[in-house]
Amino acid sequence: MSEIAGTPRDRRRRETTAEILEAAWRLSRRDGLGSVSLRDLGREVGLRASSLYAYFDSKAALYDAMFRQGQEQLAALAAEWPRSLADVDDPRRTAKELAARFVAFCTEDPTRYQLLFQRVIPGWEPSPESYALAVARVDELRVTLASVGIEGDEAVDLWTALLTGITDQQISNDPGGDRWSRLVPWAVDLFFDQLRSEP
Amino acid sequence: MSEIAGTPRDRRRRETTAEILEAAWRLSRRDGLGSVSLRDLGREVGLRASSLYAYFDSKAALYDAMFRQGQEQLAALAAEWPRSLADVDDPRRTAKELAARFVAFCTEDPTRYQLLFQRVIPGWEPSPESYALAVARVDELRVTLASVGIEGDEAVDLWTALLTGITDQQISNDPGGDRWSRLVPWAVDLFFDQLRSEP
DNA sequence: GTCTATATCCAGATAGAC
DNA sequence: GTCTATCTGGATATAGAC
Repeated sequence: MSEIAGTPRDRRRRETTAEILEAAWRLSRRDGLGSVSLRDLGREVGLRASSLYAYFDSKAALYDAMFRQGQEQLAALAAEWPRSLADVDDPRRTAKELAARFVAFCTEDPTRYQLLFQRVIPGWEPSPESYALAVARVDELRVTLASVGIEGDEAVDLWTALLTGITDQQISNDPGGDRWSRLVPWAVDLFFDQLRSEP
Repeated sequence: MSEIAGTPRDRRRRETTAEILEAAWRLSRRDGLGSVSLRDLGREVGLRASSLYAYFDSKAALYDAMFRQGQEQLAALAAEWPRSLADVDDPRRTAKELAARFVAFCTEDPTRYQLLFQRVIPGWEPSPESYALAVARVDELRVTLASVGIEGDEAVDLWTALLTGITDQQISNDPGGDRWSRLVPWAVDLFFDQLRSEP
């Protein structure tokens, strides 16, 4: 729990674990999530594949740690946002910013997006504890949308569908571009005009 | 080109090819697209893996044939639809039906959806000729939307994002259910109300 | 904790006999 | 067209020495 504590040995261990995770992300971005081998991963950090088992029980455990890390990055981003839009100057404008940042978070690292939001690794899915982090994000979103009068599970679901749909198209059909991501403000307008009565 | 022509030998060859493709779909649905091995695939049709090379040049060619088949299935579905909504009784209602059928097409076979609309197989993408089939679908959609006054590439892009987003959430977070797919009529309303001036 | 060595199993692809 | 045999290379994981 404490982030600075521990013996020097603990410290070293955490450092190596972090290095392995970084390398795993690097290789995943280069070759695809499913194509990372423990041999390559070991080589990347100066270890033999078998030595990685001192840090992760299995490859599935490695994926789970990556998933958790990605969720924590999203949580860190979300922590910077206002939870309620009721008391901001321009709720609609702020909503557009939040939406744009979420889509940017997803498209700036398609590999991370795939791990967090799609099931592309055969036979793997996040552990219940890790998946709970994702559920917490949706709960936050519900509160935020409700603060501007957009209520109900269905509205939340449509919102997520809209943003992940834009992300998905962007990644699959115009990687690196903005053909879909630039539609975000428009999509938010559409959503607000329809679901909210405002001045 | 001719579908019935050919010597008996040709006929047999086409039959076997079709059997292999069927088996490939079956195994993909069972184990995931990326997990199909030529060994298993051969066993499924009573052949050795090496014999499959008499029908497909490589595994990538097999994926390409599957992709083409999926696109043709979608094209066959689209061929039943009215190209223009200008002269149907209730354009909005018809649009809802088309959208619902598209989402149903995608969710009823998530594996096919992944192959057609996502890039989940490391190192593989459809050949240009096969991808052209997908582009043709979008062109059709452009015409259809234009027929009800919804014009512009951006509207087409947002439409596809909306429907694939709904599909994606449905597949990833509520497989077999309808938590997202039931939102289709609502999404179409949202779209029409905003982008179209109608009586 | 890291190594070597190994177990076990799998992949895609090709050569050449029949 | 199909087979056997094989190539070449890969995977995850474990045992046991140091």
